[in-house]
Amino acid sequence: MELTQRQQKILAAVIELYIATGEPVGSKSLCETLDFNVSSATVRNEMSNLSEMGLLEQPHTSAGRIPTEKGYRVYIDRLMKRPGITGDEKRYIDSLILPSAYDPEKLLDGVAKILASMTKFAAVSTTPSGESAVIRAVQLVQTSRRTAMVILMTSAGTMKSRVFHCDFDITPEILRVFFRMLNEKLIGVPVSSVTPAYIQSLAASMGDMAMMISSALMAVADAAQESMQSEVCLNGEINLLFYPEFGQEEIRRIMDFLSRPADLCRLLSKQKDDVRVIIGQESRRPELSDSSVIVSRYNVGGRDAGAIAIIGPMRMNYGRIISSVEYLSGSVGRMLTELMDLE
Amino acid sequence: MELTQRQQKILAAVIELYIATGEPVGSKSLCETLDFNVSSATVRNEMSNLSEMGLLEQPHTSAGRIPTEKGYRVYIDRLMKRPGITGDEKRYIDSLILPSAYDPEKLLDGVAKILASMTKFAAVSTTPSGESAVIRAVQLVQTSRRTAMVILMTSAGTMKSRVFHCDFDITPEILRVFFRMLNEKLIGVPVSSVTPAYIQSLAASMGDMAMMISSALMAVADAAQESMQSEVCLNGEINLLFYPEFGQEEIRRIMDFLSRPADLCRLLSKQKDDVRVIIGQESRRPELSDSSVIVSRYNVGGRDAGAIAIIGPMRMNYGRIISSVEYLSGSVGRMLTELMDLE
DNA sequence: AGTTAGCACTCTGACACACCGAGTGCTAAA
DNA sequence: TTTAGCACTCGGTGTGTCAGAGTGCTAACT
Repeated sequence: MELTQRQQKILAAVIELYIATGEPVGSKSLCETLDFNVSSATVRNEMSNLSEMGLLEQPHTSAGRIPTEKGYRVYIDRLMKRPGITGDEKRYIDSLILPSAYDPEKLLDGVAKILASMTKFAAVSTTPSGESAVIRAVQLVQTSRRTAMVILMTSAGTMKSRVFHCDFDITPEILRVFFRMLNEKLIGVPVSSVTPAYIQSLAASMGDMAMMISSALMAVADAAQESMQSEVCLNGEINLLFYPEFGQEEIRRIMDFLSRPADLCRLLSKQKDDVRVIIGQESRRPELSDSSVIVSRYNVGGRDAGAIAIIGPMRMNYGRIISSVEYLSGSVGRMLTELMDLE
Repeated sequence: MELTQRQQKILAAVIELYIATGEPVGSKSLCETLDFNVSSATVRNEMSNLSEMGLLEQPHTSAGRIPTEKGYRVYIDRLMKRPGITGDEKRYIDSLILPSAYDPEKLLDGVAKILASMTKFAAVSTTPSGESAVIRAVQLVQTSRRTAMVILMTSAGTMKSRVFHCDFDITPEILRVFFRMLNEKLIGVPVSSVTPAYIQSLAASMGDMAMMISSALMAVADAAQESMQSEVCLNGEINLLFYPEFGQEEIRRIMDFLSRPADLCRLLSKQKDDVRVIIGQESRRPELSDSSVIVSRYNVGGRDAGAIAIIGPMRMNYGRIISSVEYLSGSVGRMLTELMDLE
């Protein structure tokens, strides 16, 4: 697809004006914003050409033009200028993240909050997947006469706990034995291999001890399973209620989609690039056919770990939002790497 | 306010018909549902009386009647029949709660989910306040060469953790010393008294050890503060989008209110009774002037601990919902009591 | 005195209709 | 190739009409 210099300028101007006002852009009003002097008729001809190329469309015959998905795509890929994020903004963002930088889940939840309040869209983040993590430590704490808590720490920096119940009174000695046993058998083991089957075989290898410790082992398996799943943090869904382009019906569909962590996670995990924009139907999700998603994967210790994203109407200031998402993505990665001492 | 037998029946019938259909109730259609034979004119007269008493109102002059807040109040307090929850329902609910009954936060979050899906309204729950809890155990786990995690367990059954960083390499011996010290000084101490000031004085009493351990102590203080706050779990906000009585504007106001945990928590903590219905303006919250809240406090170990609630349009099936909330509230209390071994 | 039938009145919501204005596409001239 | 001019299209708004549902009131009835 060939676009003359002028066509590029006009396409960009239409999109930027439409993003700013939300109204279909007519030839006359566009003329005034252009930095070269042509008549509205000329602009009309060019707009007509752009329509034929599928970059612009008209909501109805005698209305101004609005960008198509393809139009946005061209704009984002080739025409848009991306304002870098300022030092002040960076400092502001950092000051907001820092307080929650002591735990992966809290951190990602905080990031989603910040992103939502900065962009006024809905924000999503996923915690690092613990799939490839190994068990770093197992702790035991007695919580009552016959119950105790097992705490599992992984190399992904997560900590999961489970309470388990015994049929006998737990003494410090028993707990010590349990502790030694669990640590001996489990430290360094990948969480992904701590399956019920694995626990079975472990129990079998313990002889008569197995009976006593079985509930603790089950608790460990449970915690290990949980530590593998990446958590999805959602924030700022309310923001979407304020965009007139979303009617009752769209809002419901989007909200419904957002409330399904599995689908959300799938959408974000498919992405490979550093920061990607998914416009409308490109997501192949009917619920998002009126929305755009800006997603960025982040790395921890040099490896792909999770994603942060925003979801909003197609009509958004892509340049600004992309910069924010990109910067936050980098920050998250750095902070998590530091938190886990992997640098 | 005196209500004749017939007025009571008519008021109840109007409210029940309105709840069922959502349409203002006219005299003629009401006549057909009444179990005694009177003409529509008679019903009209009685409805007129009920309007004068402020129990019914008309959206406009020539429309049917809808209940006022006062009308709902009278209905709920004196006229409504409350269907008990069936054994099947109980079993169903229990089977859903059980899987998350190992941790207070998970449990309450699960309860909110269940309540939202059962009632199709927005559901809120608060975790037990840890204000009066004492420290039950402190654990330390090394997470990297110079960082470790402190885990605080309280008598309220919660577990909070913080990572802290030292300026020196952490050895198992140092960790052991820290561990003995922290447990010696902190077990049995109320979390509410673990303030920065308290930590200061504790550090002072430790002499030259204080320097080394100070970051660990700060982490403990942090975790203690966090364990005091009760978490607010929110679920099913999306459900509210499906009630035609909520327009864009109302939805926004309600969602905005729901997104402020502090306000939400305040609303729920003011309640004293077992289960209470707050109709519209009774909440003294403009955001909720079109909604009803059904809230029930729950007890743990015989003491008031937290609340669960639903928020929906005024037009709801109060009897059914109250029963559900009441049952869940009891279940939560029982499970938490058991979880914390306080029975 | 309470109840009922009848009737005039009120108000909403749906529909049709006309009109305005913004914007277009086309044509012919520059 | 660009521009001015013009006829045309279409959505949105405002007005008028009409049917339907429901009321309040009055007078008759039990």
